[in-house]
Amino acid sequence: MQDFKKQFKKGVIELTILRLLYEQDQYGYSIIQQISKRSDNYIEIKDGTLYPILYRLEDNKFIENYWKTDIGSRSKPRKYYKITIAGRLRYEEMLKDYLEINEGIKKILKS
Amino acid sequence: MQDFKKQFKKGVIELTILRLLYEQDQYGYSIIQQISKRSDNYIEIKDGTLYPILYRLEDNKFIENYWKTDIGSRSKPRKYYKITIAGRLRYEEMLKDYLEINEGIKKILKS
DNA sequence: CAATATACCTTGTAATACAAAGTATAAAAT
DNA sequence: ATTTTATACTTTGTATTACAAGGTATATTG
Repeated sequence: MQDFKKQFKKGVIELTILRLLYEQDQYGYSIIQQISKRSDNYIEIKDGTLYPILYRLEDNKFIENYWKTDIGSRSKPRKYYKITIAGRLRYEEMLKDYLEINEGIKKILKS
Repeated sequence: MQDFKKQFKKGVIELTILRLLYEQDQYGYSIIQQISKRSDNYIEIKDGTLYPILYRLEDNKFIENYWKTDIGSRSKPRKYYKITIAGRLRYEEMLKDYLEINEGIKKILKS
């Protein structure tokens, strides 16, 4: 209760994840940082929120993963995610619905 | 699954209800119609969704109800809802958070 | 070497829109 | 007149989702 943002985020986090992966492959932790950064800290998500979404998207074949050790100092590999064709379609569909709801709200809030 | 709109609506329905009651007292069924109409049918809500929200808002003292029989032909009274001072504050707070999330999403989706 | 950040994972919980049922009256259609 | 549809309100159960709160392990910084 009182945490409106938590409710307003429902659905949109998946949308933003797909969007970021649409642009380029990324590992989980990076997605969290990107969402903060690109939204000017208006949207923050927890790792306990992100990973289950990634697994769900993977189960539904919207994304797929591969381990990659980045060149440079660090030795530990990171789990990268890549969006699939189906994932791109999913993103387009979600975006359409999001924009519609958004448009509807805007109309109600102004007058 | 596949029903994105249902998720995107989370939280915003309460926001729109408070907004409509902010403008003027209304009975439940009227709110459903107003939301459809003012959003150009982009947002539709079910009666089974609306009423529980109204009861919740009432429990939290954000709105209050009174029965009123409208002048004219119909005899059956309708249950009108009125926003309270606390409800107005609630609306302002929710709106602020909604706009922030919205701004964040916008930033992520463009680039 | 201690503390913090990075990176990933899991279980349980609270919140919410809706489906699907119900009751009852008013208006419209046949 | 009678059937159908719309109005108006109510309730129970369900699916989804973000997060809290715990965990493991490595890398970096003070």
